Amino acid sequence: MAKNLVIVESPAKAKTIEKILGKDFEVRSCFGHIRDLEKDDMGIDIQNNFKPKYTIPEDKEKVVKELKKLAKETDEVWLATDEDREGEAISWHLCEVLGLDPEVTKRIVFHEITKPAIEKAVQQPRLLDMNLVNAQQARRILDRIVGFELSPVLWRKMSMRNSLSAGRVQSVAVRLIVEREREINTFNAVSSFRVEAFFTAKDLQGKNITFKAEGPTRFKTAEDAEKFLQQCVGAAYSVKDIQVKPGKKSPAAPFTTSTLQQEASRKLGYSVSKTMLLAQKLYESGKITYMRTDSVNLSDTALGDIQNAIVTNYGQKYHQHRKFKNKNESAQEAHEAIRPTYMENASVDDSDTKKLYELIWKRTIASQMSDAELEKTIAKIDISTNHDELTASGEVLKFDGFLKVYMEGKDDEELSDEDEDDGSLPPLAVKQALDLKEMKATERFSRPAPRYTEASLVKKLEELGIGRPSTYAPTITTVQKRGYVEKRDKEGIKRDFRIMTLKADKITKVTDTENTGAEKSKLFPTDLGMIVTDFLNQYFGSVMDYGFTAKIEGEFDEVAHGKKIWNNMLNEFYTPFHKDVENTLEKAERVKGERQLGTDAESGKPIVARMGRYGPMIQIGKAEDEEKPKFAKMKSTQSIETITLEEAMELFKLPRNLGKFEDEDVLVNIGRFGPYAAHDKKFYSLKKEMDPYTVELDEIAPLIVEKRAAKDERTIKIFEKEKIQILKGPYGPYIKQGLRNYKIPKEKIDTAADITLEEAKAIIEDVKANPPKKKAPPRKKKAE
DNA sequence: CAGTGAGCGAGCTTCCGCTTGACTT
Repeated sequence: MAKNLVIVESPAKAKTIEKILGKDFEVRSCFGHIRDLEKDDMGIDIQNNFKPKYTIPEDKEKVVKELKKLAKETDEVWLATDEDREGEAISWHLCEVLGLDPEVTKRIVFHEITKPAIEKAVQQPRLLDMNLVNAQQARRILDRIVGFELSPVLWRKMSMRNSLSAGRVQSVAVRLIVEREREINTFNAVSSFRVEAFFTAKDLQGKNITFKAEGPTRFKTAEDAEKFLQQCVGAAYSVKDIQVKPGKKSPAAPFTTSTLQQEASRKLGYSVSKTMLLAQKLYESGKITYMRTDSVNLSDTALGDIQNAIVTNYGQKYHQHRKFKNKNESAQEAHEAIRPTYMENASVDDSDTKKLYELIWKRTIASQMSDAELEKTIAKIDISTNHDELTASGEVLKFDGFLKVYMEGKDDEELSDEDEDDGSLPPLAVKQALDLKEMKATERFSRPAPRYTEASLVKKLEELGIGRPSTYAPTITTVQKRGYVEKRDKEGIKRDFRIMTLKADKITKVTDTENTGAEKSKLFPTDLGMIVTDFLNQYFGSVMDYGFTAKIEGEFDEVAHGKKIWNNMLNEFYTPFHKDVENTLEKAERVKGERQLGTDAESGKPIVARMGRYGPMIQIGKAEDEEKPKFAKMKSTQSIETITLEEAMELFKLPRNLGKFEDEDVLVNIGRFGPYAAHDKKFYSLKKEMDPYTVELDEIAPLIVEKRAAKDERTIKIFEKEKIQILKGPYGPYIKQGLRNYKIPKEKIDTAADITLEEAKAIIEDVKANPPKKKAPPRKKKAE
């Protein structure tokens, strides 16, 4: 046994460090936090000054046991968890659990995993910083209180289903999406006319080329735009003035978790969870540095490495040393920026991770490369018939610099229709006469802010200081899993726009159509998300405030710096918060999310859109009416807030009876799992392209035949009377009786077709007597 | 996997942040 035990958080890190430290040191990982608050009674003794009650989660018992054993056997334990609030707390929990004295136990930190950095760290151990630990405890306890007091309020006050949740991070994430959706719904597009003139002039080779010049202003009406074109009839054009300005572009900082997620989304179309999964693979195989970081810092060794790679690949003049600063210098910088471990590897062999790795490599290289140098030319063009002038601008790249390797992508949010690339202009001289090919006034509409993508939501959350690199991806998953938010596409709608063209002194007018409002893989709030957000906003405005996290982070910092006592800080938060909880439980009405749509023309009964137990629906008539109300489930793309009376009435065309197939009626409807056809007491899901409102009988019949065939295909054997089936599943053959499945013992898997009734019964009895061990998380205490 | 939508009440759910490994009914 080695004399020293070093504990770090990540096992991949442990391996590398052990090699560096040599045989006197054994390096182990604790896999993140090893203790958490108990679930019962929130795990907090609020009366007793918020005293936390910690427990070791089941899936950490093994690690803790192992570390305890090793700690006993070694002379000295070194705590080398990350240098941030959470890392400090992990070290403290290790002290508590391993029986180490925090007054003497050595605490070390390193910012890069290199021999000199680690050896230096070992020479400069410090002690635990209890202020920092207390700041973490305050953070943990506050989050538990918010989550475990707000969620039950929702269970009581929402008339929809259960397992709703609320929390400091997730509820604000949903709020962002809800508010963006409403902005879009209430947005009024305003049109204006943009004038573009196309001229020809000779280039250096004497060839005629066409370039574009912008009109003096955007015209608010078609009349104004036409008047302008009218004034240009018979005009002569000449260059009035030329300005040449140098410009430059600089590369973006190397990747953090959030910028990596954004770029992988923009350039590779990856979801944030896919990006993180692939990054994890690259990290574990030693290809990149740690992937959960908010630091843009690069270590000195990395900087040398990058410089080498740039000089070798592109030459000295492409290198420029840069130091990037983090925006919020509150410094939870436990790690470096995300970069390749070895810059000499410009790619990896693995096909899954190849694209992501190359993106990281390019971004890292570019971040230490020279600026791109531009030359921007602006030419003003005189119109002989009026006082206005046109502007032509062109941009020429003089030196490509970092653009040789990498250009950061843009979100829709940052794009505008003026954003088209400036091309190059032909050489022009002042007073030079120009030939007008044509001039166009095109109608353009203002656009609302675009819906969030997963990645642009992460960007926004990061700007607000909400969430951490390790939680961005899980948060996005949670709000979708809870049914507050959906990721989907939206079809655009056709819109007419007008174009007026001046050509050969004649004006012509045409109307064209464009597609507008189409979205791909965007986040939409559900009705549930909107209703829950409105409720939380109404009763818990302070927690839902976009500045809430920033405010309490400031207080956590004060605790960390010893300027505030953590219990007092929590008490200041809790007293008014808990009052709001009690007040809401007592006074708030149960929320139904009802919206009146009008009255039914036939019966005169009221029509409402509202949340039912199973989701949004339309109801005609009231529950207390003599005749039962009629119900129709809304489509997943519709929303209570925006559905029209016409759209609502359309829904009552289901269920449709399509007629008889094999003497039985075929009914089409939409159920819990989407559109289906029912026939002879069996159900058949409609194919994606089938519309339940228009689908015909002859499209359904093959569906029925197909499903029967698939079932025969899966069946190996049936014992009719006992209701025992031997079936083929994705993991091989298994036995099914009633609704339960039973695993076939290994030795019989290959001869599953030969299993007799007696053998099958024996297997079932055996499995029932020795139920397979359940894995730790789904520990349901359901009585069988 | 399924066709529901009243009201009651049992029994259940839930947070954020740190880390990976499960291994199929």
